[in-house]
Amino acid sequence: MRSKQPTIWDIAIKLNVSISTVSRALRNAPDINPETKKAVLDLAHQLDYQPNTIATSLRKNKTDIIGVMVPEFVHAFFPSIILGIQEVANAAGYKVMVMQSGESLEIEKHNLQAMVSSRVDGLILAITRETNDYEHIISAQRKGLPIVFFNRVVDELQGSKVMVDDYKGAYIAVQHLIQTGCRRIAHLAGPENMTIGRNRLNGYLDALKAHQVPIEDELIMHCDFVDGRARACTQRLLTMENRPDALFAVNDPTAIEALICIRENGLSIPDDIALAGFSNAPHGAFVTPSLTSVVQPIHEIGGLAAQLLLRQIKAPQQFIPETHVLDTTLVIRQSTRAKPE
Amino acid sequence: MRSKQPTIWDIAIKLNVSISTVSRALRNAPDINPETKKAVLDLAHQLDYQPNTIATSLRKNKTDIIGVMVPEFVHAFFPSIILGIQEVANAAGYKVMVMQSGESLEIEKHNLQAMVSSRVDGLILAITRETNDYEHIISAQRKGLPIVFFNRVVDELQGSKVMVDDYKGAYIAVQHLIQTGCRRIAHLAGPENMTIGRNRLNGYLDALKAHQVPIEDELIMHCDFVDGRARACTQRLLTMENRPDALFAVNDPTAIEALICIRENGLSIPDDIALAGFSNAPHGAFVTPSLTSVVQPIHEIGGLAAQLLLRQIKAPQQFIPETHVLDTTLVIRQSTRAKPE
DNA sequence: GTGAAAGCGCTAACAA
DNA sequence: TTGTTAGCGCTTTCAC
Repeated sequence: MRSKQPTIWDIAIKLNVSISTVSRALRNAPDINPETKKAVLDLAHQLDYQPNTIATSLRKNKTDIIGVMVPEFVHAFFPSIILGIQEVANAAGYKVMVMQSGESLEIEKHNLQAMVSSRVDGLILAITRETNDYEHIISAQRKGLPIVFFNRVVDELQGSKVMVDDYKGAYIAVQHLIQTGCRRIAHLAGPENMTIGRNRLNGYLDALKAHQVPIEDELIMHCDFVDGRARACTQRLLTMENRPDALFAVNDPTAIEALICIRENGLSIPDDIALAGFSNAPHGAFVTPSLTSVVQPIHEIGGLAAQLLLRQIKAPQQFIPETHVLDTTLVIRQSTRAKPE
Repeated sequence: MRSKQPTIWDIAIKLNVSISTVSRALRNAPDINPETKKAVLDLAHQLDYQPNTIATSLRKNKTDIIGVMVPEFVHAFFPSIILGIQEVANAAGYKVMVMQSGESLEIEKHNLQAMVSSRVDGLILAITRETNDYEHIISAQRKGLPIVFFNRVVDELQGSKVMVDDYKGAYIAVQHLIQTGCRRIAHLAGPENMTIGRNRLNGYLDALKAHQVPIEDELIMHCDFVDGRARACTQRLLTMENRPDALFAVNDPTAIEALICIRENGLSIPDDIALAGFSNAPHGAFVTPSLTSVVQPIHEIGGLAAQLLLRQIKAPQQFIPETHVLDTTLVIRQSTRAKPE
């Protein structure tokens, strides 16, 4: 903002005191005459004085801002997490600066630079699906930027991580499909370089193995969180000569794409094809048929990530990376068949 | 970020030049020896130097950040708009700082203070449903903060505004309901202190009048964007002795609440009750039955708001507030009846 | 083409 | 209890 706003200097002049006195009054330091203080605060109020946090940040070498970067926030998943982050951060006196990478590595790099340049005190990050080179992230960490990773987590990076039990979630979802009579279960999978994609795939595979359902490679389709790809993959699955009788999708947006495709093909869910997702969103309850999905504690993820980050910011020297794995549960709705008695 | 990062000083020392030379090289000023410049840039790269934008902002009295505050971003509407804002802002070299007020006036005030203190260069704002006192906003404007309002717009505030043709949208939606045979059309309305609520209500009323459909006050329910209220209102409408045969909802989240309530009551849409919304979101296409809704150019809203703001930031003295009203159209889906031939 | 120096608004020794 | 002063990292005159 370009215009001239009142500074402590203006207050000092009018009150015939020094700027340090004003500064003390404003930050209610202990060693100040109550009357002086009152005069300062009154005048500050009257002038509608707002401290220039730019100056404070420069001086104190901290901004009290934590950055958050997510791939997108059009779906409800990341916004819900950000909500959790904001609650914890604001309560601790921090502001939150949100950016989205749009699933683009280039934008991620650019935004990260901006965050570093803005000297955010810490960052909570879910990387893009494209991110396979981590130099920009490691470089920021080398500069001393504390980073907590969540959701999209990767072994190559060090730091605190918040994730959910993807393996178990996938396992119970697929097990449920098997127990309700499905035998050819396809998987609309996520990126294999990410833990999230690998673990969900492994849960899927192990559930099949444990129940002696044969694994068929052509039933595993990598959609990788790319918009539209799930639809194409589903279409391909539906036109196979021996089409699958169930789909397990790596997340809910993927599942909803599949759902639409199945409907368009005039097939019925769950009778022709059962469908289960992995809950990124509350919207699964509203589609028809409503979506059976693995539920994760969305709000908690954000809050926990913020807590870990704040701890690291406040005591960087005694920081030890922590990985938290939150529990997942299955919510059974209409898109999967009823269990036989 | 607390740790010590390289500064122009470090570069200057190593190269045995002055900091002004380094500064010039870094901003590629014209009057500098190409060799000096190259040396500086090389070293900067090697040290992984990132300029401290805090210092630059303080010095230049501008941050190149524009703030965005919205009531919430769990529904897709505001995130989509933010996307449009970011595109335009980033292309112009601005960063975007997003905050949400959570529909709370208190948080709105607090966040606005934070934005002012952070000296954002401008603000794009959709006020909360609670905001009926505008002093905090006017005060920020008095300080010279350019603000563009959108979606939730109010007569009492001056400044550029981006809105859609709410009146027309409501009118054509209700007209469609009438033309498809509905006669008792209820309205799940928005807050009356906002243009958005008033205009949609007026469109509803005028469409009824124009088609000689009697207006019944008890069919107008004020849900005011409060979560859960649409559900309660719908329940009340459904249990009226002479229940309505159509609902026009002020926005899609409201419509979806109504849809769920109607389904729970075992009534069929659109046969028992037709339903139309006002599109805040693309999700209307996925619910069953899919939602007839007034569509607004979401992406354009954000882009336009950003353009207006940037123009005002860059030439504040010759700024004249502009109000833009974007067009709306009706998308007919399954939640309303077919037109008679 | 380069350097010296002032200053953006604030905090925090240190002195008085 | 208050004032003086240095300085956070950078840009920008003004000299040279």
